[in-house]
Amino acid sequence: MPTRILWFRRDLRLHDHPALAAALEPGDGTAVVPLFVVDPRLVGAPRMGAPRLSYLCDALAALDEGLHRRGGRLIVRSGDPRDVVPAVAAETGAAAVHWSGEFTPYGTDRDAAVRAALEGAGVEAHAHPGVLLAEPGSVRTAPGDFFRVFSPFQRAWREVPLGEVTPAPGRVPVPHATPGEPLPTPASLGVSLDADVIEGGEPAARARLEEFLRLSADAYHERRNLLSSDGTSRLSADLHYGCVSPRAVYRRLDLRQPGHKGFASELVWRDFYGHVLARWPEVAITEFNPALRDLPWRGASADLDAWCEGRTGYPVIDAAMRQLLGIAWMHNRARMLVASFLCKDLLTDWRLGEAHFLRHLVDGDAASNNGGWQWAAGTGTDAQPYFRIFNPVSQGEQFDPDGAYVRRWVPELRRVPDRWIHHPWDLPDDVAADCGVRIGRDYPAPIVDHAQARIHALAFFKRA
DNA sequence: TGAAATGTTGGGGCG
DNA sequence: ACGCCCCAACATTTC
Repeated sequence: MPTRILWFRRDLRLHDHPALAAALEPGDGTAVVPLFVVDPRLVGAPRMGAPRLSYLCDALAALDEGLHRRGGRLIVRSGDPRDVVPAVAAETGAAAVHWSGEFTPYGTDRDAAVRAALEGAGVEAHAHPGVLLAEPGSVRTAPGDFFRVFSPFQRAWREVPLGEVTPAPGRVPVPHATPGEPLPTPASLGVSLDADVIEGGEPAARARLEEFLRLSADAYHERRNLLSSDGTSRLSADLHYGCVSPRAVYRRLDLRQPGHKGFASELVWRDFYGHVLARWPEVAITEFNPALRDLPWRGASADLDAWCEGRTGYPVIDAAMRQLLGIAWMHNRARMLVASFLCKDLLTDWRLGEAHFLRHLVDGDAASNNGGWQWAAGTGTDAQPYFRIFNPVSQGEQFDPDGAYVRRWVPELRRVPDRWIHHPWDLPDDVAADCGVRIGRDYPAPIVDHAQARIHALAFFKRA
């Protein structure tokens, strides 16, 4: 009986899984070893955080349960995949290892090394699509390079065939008792969770997709920017860990509906930044735009600490940063606002914000996170121009008009009337006394004056 | 997926 | 009736 390994990584699902389907070909006679490798270099990385590990543990448990119902189980091993994957192949006599292609710098290097080790031992290695809608490299300009601008990328993206969604396999038979470790838990991985993180795993992800389609997708284009409403999909972590396939999401959309179309466009952004990181892996470390590589960004500072902890004195910024710590997720509009504030108002290195996000977000994704930060900093592909600077007061008034978002996450401002909720420093003394907010005592004074900061930022970038 | 500064227009108040 | 001013509303330019 031929044996193959399905090496799970960021594709922790059973449905619409091209690599799994390929490993199970041609059908009944094939046994598959479903393997997950707990890689200490990823788990222990400074940019890894408890929220993502919590989601990962949920997802592995759910995957194991799904496999169990299909006659198999998930084999968990700890160690460097370069050693572990070939070792499991040797133990099980596997003829081939299948996985879903990865495109981050670390993942690309790791996969090349694993492939070399396997092939050196006479084991086939096969990478399959499934992490993105369009594989990196499948969307190109007429001359054949990758796109640097989103709109033409999206136009060309539409021409790439997606294929149809495939069902989960009925059975995934494991060949024989393959030794594995217990499923990891946050505790076993050495982290403790402070945030209230969503439940991870394929069933939870699929339930969230259904809820989004039922409740929010139709009005997505109108409500996705409202900070306090459930207008977004909340599928970011599910997509990051592959608990739902992007294709299975995309195929459920009715692109004639403006809401669905708007959401589809966000999935294309995800593909865009995947392409960018695959083509220019250096963006993970340095600015995409070479002309902006030597800006004198500020490093660690008391201002950075205030930003991280949500006490900048700007209500919408503080609400967003506290939302991040509270539920390990932040509204996308809020991400843009706080990123603009860190880069433009505080002139702080975008890499510090990027790292903070990766550590605290349940959906922290190397490609999308980096793309978003370089966009905000104005250093990336298709980035916003340096003079585009968000005003935290007017953005707050625009996207949190009744202050519900601020009041949810900055409870000390709960009693501030709508009129001042986004600029409480203007509270008249008598009103301030009424609602129990004395600036500098109950809520911080703004750490910078936005109008001044804006002028500084313009000068900062103009010099470059 | 900006915001502020500057320019233009047109209605209304008023002498 | 007319000219003048003010200014809100909108458009354009600039960063």
